Amino acid sequence: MAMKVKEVADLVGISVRTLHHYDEMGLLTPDETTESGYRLYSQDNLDTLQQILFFKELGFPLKQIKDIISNPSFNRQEALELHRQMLLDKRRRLDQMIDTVDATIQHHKGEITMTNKEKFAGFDFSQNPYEEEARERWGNQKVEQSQAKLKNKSQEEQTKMMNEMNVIYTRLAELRHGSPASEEAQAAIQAWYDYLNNNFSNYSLEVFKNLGQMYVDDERFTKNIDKFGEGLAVFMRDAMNIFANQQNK
Amino acid sequence: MAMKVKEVADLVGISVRTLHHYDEMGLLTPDETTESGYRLYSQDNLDTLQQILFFKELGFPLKQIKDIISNPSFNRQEALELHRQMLLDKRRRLDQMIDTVDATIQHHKGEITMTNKEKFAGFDFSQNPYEEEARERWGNQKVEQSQAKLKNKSQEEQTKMMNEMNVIYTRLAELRHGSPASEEAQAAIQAWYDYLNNNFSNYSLEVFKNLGQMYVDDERFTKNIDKFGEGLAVFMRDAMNIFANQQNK
DNA sequence: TTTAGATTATAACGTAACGTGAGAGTCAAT
DNA sequence: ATTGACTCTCACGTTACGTTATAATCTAAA
Repeated sequence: MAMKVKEVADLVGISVRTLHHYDEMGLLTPDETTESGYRLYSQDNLDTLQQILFFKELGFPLKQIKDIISNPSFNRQEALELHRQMLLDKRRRLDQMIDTVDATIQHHKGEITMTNKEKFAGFDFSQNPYEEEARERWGNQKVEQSQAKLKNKSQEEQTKMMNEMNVIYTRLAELRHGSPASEEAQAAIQAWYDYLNNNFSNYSLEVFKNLGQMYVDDERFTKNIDKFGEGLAVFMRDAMNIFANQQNK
Repeated sequence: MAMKVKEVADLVGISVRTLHHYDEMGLLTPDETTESGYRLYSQDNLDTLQQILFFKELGFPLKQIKDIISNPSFNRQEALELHRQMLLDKRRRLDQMIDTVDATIQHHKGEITMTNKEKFAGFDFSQNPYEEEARERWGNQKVEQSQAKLKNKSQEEQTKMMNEMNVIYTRLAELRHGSPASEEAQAAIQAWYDYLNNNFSNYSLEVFKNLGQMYVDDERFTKNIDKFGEGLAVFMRDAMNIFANQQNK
């Protein structure tokens, strides 16, 4: 059932170069390769490709797609439902554009009047109109949202989580005078990443990196984190940064 | 009623840079500029911009859009109708994609089976799915089509056209030992361009250039043209090439 | 009337997602 | 054994802007 590049390309209607490109950038690496170096795509690879193409159709940049689908908490079913939503959205916009064309045709014949604003209804050239919808699900969730989620948990769960958190913070505080790139530090940061994804289930690598920066930029974070040790926030940001970049390769 | 860049940008939802870019490449040059160099867009400019955005939405490359709308025979009304067609087409494809998502969701739940081909129904990543439809209208019409059009005309019209044609060919033959870039040659080629657009009403600059190349590549042309003077085909190709490039700037 | 803030200009380098060869190795069929 | 269709890896080209950087212009408030 393993397929070679051109077979896949022909099946889905993209170019061989595109598959090469996706492989290069680590977005879609074939499960197997022959000993002569030929790429062999599995059924699973095909399913992933389908997901990628849905995201692409909706205008997501490849990098972001990679982040989303490589996130440990990524859920295919959930993604498909959202794709559905967004495609319906897109159709609504398309309908609007069709209305705009119709109106413009009439306007052109002098049958109706039209404001300039109306002439551009339906167009949407923000780089990605669905970004916001997607953000809510996969990206950039901010402090408030995470805290809100925290509040939804039972008291019992909360203390359990706080304990886990404290363990990781303490471990990181011990290491904070060493290098943030060291194996121990990276292992601890890995634990931190897993912890976040397990409990909030929404952290892509990109968001994780931003989060690290926030630890330094946002006083509320810095203060709380540095309770475990002076300079921990900065150390964590650096370690998280390194971690995210490592994983990205 | 003249608007400055940011006003236009905000109105239609694109960036200022985009307008700059369109100006740079000659796709949309503002009707006026203040003495300090500020761009001032007229109502007409806005309408053109709307057309441009329709083409863009449908995936046309900017260069081609430029060719299409700068063609002397370009007809706004006709373009709008075609836009409508293509947007409806696009919606059909979108509906198909929505079906595909729905099916995939069910498939994922194990409720139905699905072939790989079905999983990619509705996607269309050919650089421009509407190219063909548009070609028929504005681009790349080939010899046969032009000749077919010729046959649709009355006998009277045909002889009239042949006469015009002969005048231009004869003039060009006189000039063919000089430079194809000379003022006289370019004036004659201009006449040729106008002649074609008046009688066949479908020659963009790009097509015009290709047509010139065809005069040399296709024996049927070369022979007929060179009846007016040895080497005329090559001379015309060069002159047409220069003409198209001049106009493009 | 100066002065800050918003907007404009040009210039020029950066980026994303491939396209397009070039040169060389693989593979199945004649 | 040879062709023709694929495959691989560079590596540079392209499109449609994004993104500074630097300098002028304009507008309203102090």
